[in-house]
Amino acid sequence: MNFQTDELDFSNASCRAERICAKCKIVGCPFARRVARSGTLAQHRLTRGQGIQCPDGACLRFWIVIEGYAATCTYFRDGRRQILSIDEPGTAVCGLMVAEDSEQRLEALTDCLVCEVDLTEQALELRNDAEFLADVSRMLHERLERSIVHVSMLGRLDSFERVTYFLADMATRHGRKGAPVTLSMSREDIADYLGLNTDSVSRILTRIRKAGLVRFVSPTEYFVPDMKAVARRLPVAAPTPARSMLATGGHVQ
Amino acid sequence: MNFQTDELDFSNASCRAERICAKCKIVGCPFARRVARSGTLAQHRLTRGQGIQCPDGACLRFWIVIEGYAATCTYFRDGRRQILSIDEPGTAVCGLMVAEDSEQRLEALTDCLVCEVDLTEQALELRNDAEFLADVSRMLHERLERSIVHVSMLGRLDSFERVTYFLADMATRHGRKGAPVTLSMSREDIADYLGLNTDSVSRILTRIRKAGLVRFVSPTEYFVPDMKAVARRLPVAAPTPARSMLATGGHVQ
DNA sequence: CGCGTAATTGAAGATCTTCAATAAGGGTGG
DNA sequence: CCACCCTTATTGAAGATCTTCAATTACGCG
Repeated sequence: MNFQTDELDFSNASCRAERICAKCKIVGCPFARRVARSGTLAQHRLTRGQGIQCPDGACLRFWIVIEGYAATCTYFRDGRRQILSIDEPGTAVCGLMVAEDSEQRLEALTDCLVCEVDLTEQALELRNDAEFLADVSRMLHERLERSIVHVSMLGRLDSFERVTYFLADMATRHGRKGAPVTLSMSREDIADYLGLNTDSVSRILTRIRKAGLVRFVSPTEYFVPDMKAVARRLPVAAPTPARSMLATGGHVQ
Repeated sequence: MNFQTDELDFSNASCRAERICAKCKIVGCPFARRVARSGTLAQHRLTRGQGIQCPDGACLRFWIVIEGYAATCTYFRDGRRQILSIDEPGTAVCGLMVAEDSEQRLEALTDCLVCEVDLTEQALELRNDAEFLADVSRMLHERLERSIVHVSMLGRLDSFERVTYFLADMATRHGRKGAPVTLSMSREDIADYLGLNTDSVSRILTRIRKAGLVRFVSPTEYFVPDMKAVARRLPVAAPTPARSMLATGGHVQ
């Protein structure tokens, strides 16, 4: 009855050390072994704004962000854009996730390097591969949890709360003691992530700054002097650190 | 290269016939076999508004809606509610999904009957069970896809579009030829799903009715005379039918 | 029939967006 | 190094959208 979270985790930590891909050197990449055997692997260098997407039809494809920041997003017919996730280095994106009829893609928020792993050829045998399926489950579960928080934010937080939560979230996920948090995305990207528009984001950032919740060094760098003060402004629990899919610590090159 | 979607599907359809639980008789329940072996199983009868949630700490628990309509929702400290999914009979909800610090639960939109499967005791061995992991992956993937659409709706559709999409979605998922679509939820539930408030939902329903997009027989029953006309009002693809996790067709009492 | 809940509707107010004007950087070429 | 241009960010004012509040109506159930 008294299981630790680790024990319930579907991953098998003891195997991680082996999982180093000859191509990208990410430690703990769940695809490394399969790629070595027979999966197709490609690397994309994307410049800011560039995107990649799955071809039509079913495919079993994954993208791993190696350098830079990327985002998954949907486009509507009339050009409206919604960013679904912000993906930092070490994040694996499941191509399966993409519904067949939606305009959905992985887009570079900054120049970035992305590994593409295509396991379509191995799809049948992977259905019996518990280790692989455990990795996929964990990936999907992590994404689902984040997506659920996103839904709650968009549905029930006002614009001030959304931007405040966003800044706190980025600080928690990407901040380092002593150094300012770097926003690797434009105001438009922030707006498209938060369901607002550029002008509103800008206006709210000034309000947050004037309220003393955040101190900006430049338009893309800031400190959060008092995270508890930020938490008091939010009706939800403060954001928790990302439990990244892959061990980014061992990232080489 | 030319795989059908079915082949990429992680499930193993040929096993389904066996999967009938002695308790609830749902055909194709992926948990039936494990429950028979050693999992804990409970059934909950929930009256409208009642909810169940995971106890504190890690657990591997699933809920399957047998009768009635349920919803997963989050509550904020100040009482705001956001409905994350609307779950019809045959839907499996993953207890894992619940983040530890959020007030999140499964709530009855109508009186309903819910199976609870607790596999915490089997967690360690299930990490090596490919069939189980494939089922979980499929569940998570389906939920993630729906959640992604939800994010896009809340972020980038205005209130008229949201309600219109919602009505079309419910018609596509639960409608039957010739019969009116039944909304098994209150205006407040709809509002909490769409990130609006009760009054707005009501006002917009009147606008949609006056625009001739929907014909109401009662406040909770309606026809969609022309789905294409509805689709023309939306900047996104019309909703697609649910690919339900479990075969609800064979459902006996 | 009467009561309580849920739904509808109008008017006023708050919030967010749109539009337009201005400011701030960042790079390039002289 | 500086002037110039282009992109991005900021800000104000007006307008649209959504919410709040209050009043009214409809519906279900005893």
